[in-house]
Amino acid sequence: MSRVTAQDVAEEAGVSLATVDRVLNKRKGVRSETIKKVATAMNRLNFVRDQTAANLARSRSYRFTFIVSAGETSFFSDIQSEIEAAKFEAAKERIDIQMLTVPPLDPQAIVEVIERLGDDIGDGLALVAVESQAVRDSVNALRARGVRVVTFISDIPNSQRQRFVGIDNVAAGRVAGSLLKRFISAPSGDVAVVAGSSTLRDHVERRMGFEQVMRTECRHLNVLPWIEGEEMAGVVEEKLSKLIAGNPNIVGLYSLGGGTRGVIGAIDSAEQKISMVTTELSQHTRAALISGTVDAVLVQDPSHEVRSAIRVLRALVDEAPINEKQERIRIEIFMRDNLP
Amino acid sequence: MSRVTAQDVAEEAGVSLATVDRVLNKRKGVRSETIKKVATAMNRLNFVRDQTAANLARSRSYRFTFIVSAGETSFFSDIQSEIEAAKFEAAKERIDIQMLTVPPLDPQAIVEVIERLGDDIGDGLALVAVESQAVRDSVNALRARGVRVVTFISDIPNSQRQRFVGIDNVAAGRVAGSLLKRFISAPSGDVAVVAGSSTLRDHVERRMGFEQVMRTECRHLNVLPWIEGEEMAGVVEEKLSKLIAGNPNIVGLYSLGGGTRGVIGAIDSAEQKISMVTTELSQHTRAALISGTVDAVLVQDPSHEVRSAIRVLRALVDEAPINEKQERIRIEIFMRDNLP
DNA sequence: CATATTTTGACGTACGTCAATCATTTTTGA
DNA sequence: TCAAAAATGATTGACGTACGTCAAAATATG
Repeated sequence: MSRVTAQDVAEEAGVSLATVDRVLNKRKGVRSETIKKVATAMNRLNFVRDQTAANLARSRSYRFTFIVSAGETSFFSDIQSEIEAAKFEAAKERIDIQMLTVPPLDPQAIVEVIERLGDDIGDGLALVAVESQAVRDSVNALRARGVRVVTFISDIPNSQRQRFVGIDNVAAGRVAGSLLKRFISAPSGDVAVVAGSSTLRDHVERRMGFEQVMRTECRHLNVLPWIEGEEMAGVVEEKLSKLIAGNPNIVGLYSLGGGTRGVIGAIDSAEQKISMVTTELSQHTRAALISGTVDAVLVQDPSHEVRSAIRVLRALVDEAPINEKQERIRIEIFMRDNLP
Repeated sequence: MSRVTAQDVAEEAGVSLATVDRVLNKRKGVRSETIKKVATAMNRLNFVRDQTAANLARSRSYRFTFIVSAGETSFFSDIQSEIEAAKFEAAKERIDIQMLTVPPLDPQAIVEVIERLGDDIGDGLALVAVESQAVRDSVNALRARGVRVVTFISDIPNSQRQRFVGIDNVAAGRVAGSLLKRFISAPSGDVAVVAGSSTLRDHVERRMGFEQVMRTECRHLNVLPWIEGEEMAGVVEEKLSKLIAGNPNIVGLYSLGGGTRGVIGAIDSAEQKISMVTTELSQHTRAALISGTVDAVLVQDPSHEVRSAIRVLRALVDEAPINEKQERIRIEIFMRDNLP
């Protein structure tokens, strides 16, 4: 029971190997009647084209670029080390990956990096996007040049990017909301929200989801205007400490990304009991989860996201189908009891 | 900037291609000094052996068997369709998969299937295990014959199986416990637990985790003896209805697997408000989540588990390293707000 | 120093598909 | 019906590694 080869199909269909190959690779010069003959033969024999052999013969190789924020956030340093790790795995399959970092929240820097790269960007780009017309234009220009583009972690929906690799951020916000709703036992009070920047769509969307829940299901809670920390723990801690000091009514807090270390610092030195949901699993959030400062952490798996981005880019180049189930990035909820 | 081949390494090291090949495949007959020379040459040139070409040359193919329960549970029918789906993907990489189903909770049936298969079981087996000495012996016998074995969904730790592919069930139980703790607003009351069978280790472990939390953190709640439904919705519904009718104190329920449909039926017709955490995402739990009957559902992704089992078996055959991050099966928590 | 043993080289074939070339057959249209 | 065009066959050489054989060289052993 050895494998069925293209040669077997040719014999079964009563045509030559060359013709089967033409059909297989959708090259022209084959009558539709013959195509049909070959197709039925393939079905009859249950032929599955050998990807490994095909790739080898094509000697196709891929070159992908990752552009990620170089923030002080532990999340992005995780992302970076995951990309580094994925490099080795990818190399075995002829995928060459380069990673470039840009200052966080700086659309201009992204545009410049893309321009500087020129054709060196390769076949595809995975980009941690920042909401900005310049970036959008840049992405569209790349697409026009035939480069495949996926946004990564943070999306730019109204651009030509072919796919977004990341979690459903609105859903993440909603989950945070309904968890916090359960965690807060006080009959009423204020809820603080800490975010990185309003130019990061993932943050905006989480905020959106969070507010949806708060507005519809938590009339007893009052959501305060968000604190923008620009991804810097120091800034966050300062602003938040001030807010808490001036507001004894705060009973809950949602830290939706960036500077969580600062959030924890501020909360730890606060008087009142504040229920808390945060993002990113770092040593700080982990410790805070165990100590009880933080009640739940909503996480996206950087390792999965990096692998997914690579697989998706590759599928786009090959014009192959994407396995939706495999590429669905999950919102993971960590509580004290299921820390990995 | 073309790829570095083994030939290039040979030239760089000043040896022949044959020698490089011997080093590459760890064949004997090479002085350690020469091995070192080749190794440094590989580093210098940054040589990565081409997996596709290697697999092709080896023309290695794999044959794996899945043995899964044929229960009426929607979870296992999901598993089965995922295995079917994975078949096609796997075939492209020369992996031939066969799936066999056995009646649920029947260790003898598993043993018989394994014996009947004989060598036809192939290179590896993924088995939804049932706690039983006979099954354990059977697994050990397979291992002795050189068959790779992973347990799947439900483990048998004290056997020779090489790995368990599934979630951390104790953690899942703990998460269920701490969620339920938050969901129950009553100052005290009873908590019911519904499970499939005490011969399923995953169920036992979840129960264990759940009780850990209940005992240590919820002194105000009293956990009732579990209801064993043998994976049948009808049985569950009947037993549970009776329990609820006779006990108006029930404020919470953890359905940890098997017959969730029956659980929902019983709860829907109950008088009191019962907070509820269940397992498996089926149309029933989904609807119950939306309607508010169920507060949270803890899920394992069958699609991921099937792919993972295949990758792990393959890595075991190849004696290749396993990517732990990729193979970590997550406990997913679904609430009304993040239903996929 | 001769012989045995180990190490290395040289070479060829295989894996299944891709892709190109050139020859030949079939189809099409005027 | 004949030439032009289209379709198909036949063949061949990649692609990069695996793996076997045989011979030659280097090294060890007595």
